[in-house]
Amino acid sequence: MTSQDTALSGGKSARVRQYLVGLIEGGMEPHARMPTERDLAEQFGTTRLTVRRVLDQLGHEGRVYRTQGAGTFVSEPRIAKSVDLTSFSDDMRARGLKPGSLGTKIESISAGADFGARLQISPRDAVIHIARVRIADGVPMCLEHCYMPASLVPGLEVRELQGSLYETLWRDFGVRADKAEQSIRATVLDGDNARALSVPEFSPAFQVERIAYDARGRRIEYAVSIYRGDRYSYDMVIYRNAGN
Amino acid sequence: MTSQDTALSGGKSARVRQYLVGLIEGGMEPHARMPTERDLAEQFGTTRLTVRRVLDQLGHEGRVYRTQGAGTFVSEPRIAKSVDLTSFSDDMRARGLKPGSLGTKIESISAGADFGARLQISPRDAVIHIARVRIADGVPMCLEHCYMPASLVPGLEVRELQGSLYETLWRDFGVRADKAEQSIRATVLDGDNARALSVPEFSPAFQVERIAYDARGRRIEYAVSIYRGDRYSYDMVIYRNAGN
DNA sequence: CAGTGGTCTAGACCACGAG
DNA sequence: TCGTGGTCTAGACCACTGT
Repeated sequence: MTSQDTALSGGKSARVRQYLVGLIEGGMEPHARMPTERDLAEQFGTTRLTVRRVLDQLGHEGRVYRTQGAGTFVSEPRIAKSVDLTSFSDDMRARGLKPGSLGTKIESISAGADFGARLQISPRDAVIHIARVRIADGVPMCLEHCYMPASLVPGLEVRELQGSLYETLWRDFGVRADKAEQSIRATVLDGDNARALSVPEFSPAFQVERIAYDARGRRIEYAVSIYRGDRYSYDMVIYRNAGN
Repeated sequence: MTSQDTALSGGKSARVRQYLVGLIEGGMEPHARMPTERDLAEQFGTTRLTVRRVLDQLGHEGRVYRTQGAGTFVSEPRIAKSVDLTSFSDDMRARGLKPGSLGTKIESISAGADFGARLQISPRDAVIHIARVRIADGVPMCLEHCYMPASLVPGLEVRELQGSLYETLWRDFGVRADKAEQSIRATVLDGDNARALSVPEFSPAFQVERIAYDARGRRIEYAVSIYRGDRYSYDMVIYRNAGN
C-alpha cells in the first residue's frame, strides 16, 4: 500500500533491506557509517531511488539516521520499532523474550451495533471473540480481546492460536494485516485486570485499541489490549512535517 | 533529512502538499477519491515520483489511504497525527483549542551527568531549564520540563515563550527541530502533579520523554512531559513491515 | 574541494480493482 | 479491458559536510 510493502514483495528493495538489516544487526557499531546510496545501488544492480526508499524506511524505524552531506549511520539500539504493525509474539521475540498465552478463549457472538460499526459489518453478522492473557517468559504482560468477522476465519480453533494471530490468519486463512489504526490511552488497572496481570490494583497501564486492515482496505480485526505500564513503553522516532 | 522535509523546503512537493491538504481540509468528504497521481503530476508540471512522495507521506499521517488499482481516498478525520513532531501549541490548535502556559519558569543550571549525557554536552556546560503548565482553553493539560544547551538560546527570556517553543527557537535563534526520539510511558499522578493538573491523585497519565535533533543531528532539547490521561490519547496509523 | 544525501525528471513495466 | 497505484531505471542538479 505504501513503500513499506516493498520489503514484503520479492522486489529488489527486499534484498537491499535484508542486506542492510543484516549489517545493522550483524555487528555494526552504533554511529558507524553505512555504505553510501550510490555504492549500494551499484552493488545490487539497482538505482539510488530503490536504495533510498529502503534507507528512508530504516530511518523511520529508528534503525539508522541520515545526515545530508555526511552519510547514513547506525542508530543506537535502544529505540524500539513501535510504529510497526507487529504481533505480540513478534514484539516479544524482538525483545528476546519467549511469547505465550494463558487461558485462551474463543466464542462466537453477533456483532451488534458496537462491533458492527467497528468492523463495518452488519450488526447481525457473527463475530469471533478471542480473549487471552499474553505472557513473555512466563510473565503476564497484556490482556487481549480480539474481534474478527467470523466469515474471515471459518472454523478457527483454539489450538491454532499458539503463536501469532497474524501468522495464523495468513497461514490458515490467507488473510494478511497490512495496516492498522491504533489509539493508545493511559489507564489504571481495576481489581480483575490487576489480578489477571499479577500486579497491584491501580497500577498504571496502557489501553490500546486497534483496527487492522488488509491491503484491500477491508477491516479484519478490532482489538482492545491492556498492557502493563511497568513493563511497556512506546518508543518512536518522529519527524517534523510541513506547517500545513 | 528524510522525505518529510520535502514540504518544508520550497520544492515542488511543498506546493503539491499544500494543494492536497487544502483539498482534504477544504471540504472533501471522507472516502472521496483524490485526484490520481498522473493527473496531479501533470497539473503541477512534475512527475509521479514527486506526487507519490507527498501522497505516501499523507498516508503515513493518516489523512488519506491508498489502494492499488482503486485510488487514493480521504481518511475519516478521527485519526490524529500524533506521529508528527509537533509543539504543544500546534497540537492544541489542530484540535481547535487555544493553547497557553501557566507559571513559566526559566533557570540556568549546569548539565551534570544526567542532562549532559542526554544532550551530549559536557556535564559542566550550562543548561536552560524551562518548566511550564500547558493549558488548552484555560484547562491544564500537561506539565512540561524542557532542557536545552544554554549555548543554543543565549538570553532566552520568559516573555519569548508565550507560544510554541519550537517557533521561538526558529524565529529568535535559528534552531529548528527536525526529528525526535520519543518514549511514552503509562503512569499515575502523585499529589503535586495531580494538583498542578487539577485532577485527583492517582489519575492515569502519560509520561513522555523526548530528545529533539536538528537537521545536522545535534541534540537541541531534552523534554519530559506529563499529560493528563483523561484528555489525551495517541492515535496513529501503523504499517506492517518486512519480517526481518 | 570531493563526496554525501535531498530533490527531481521522463519515462517503463507490473499488480491489482472495477466495470 | 482500462485505469489505478507499486516498483523501477538512468540519469540530472542542488545542498550540505568534512577536509
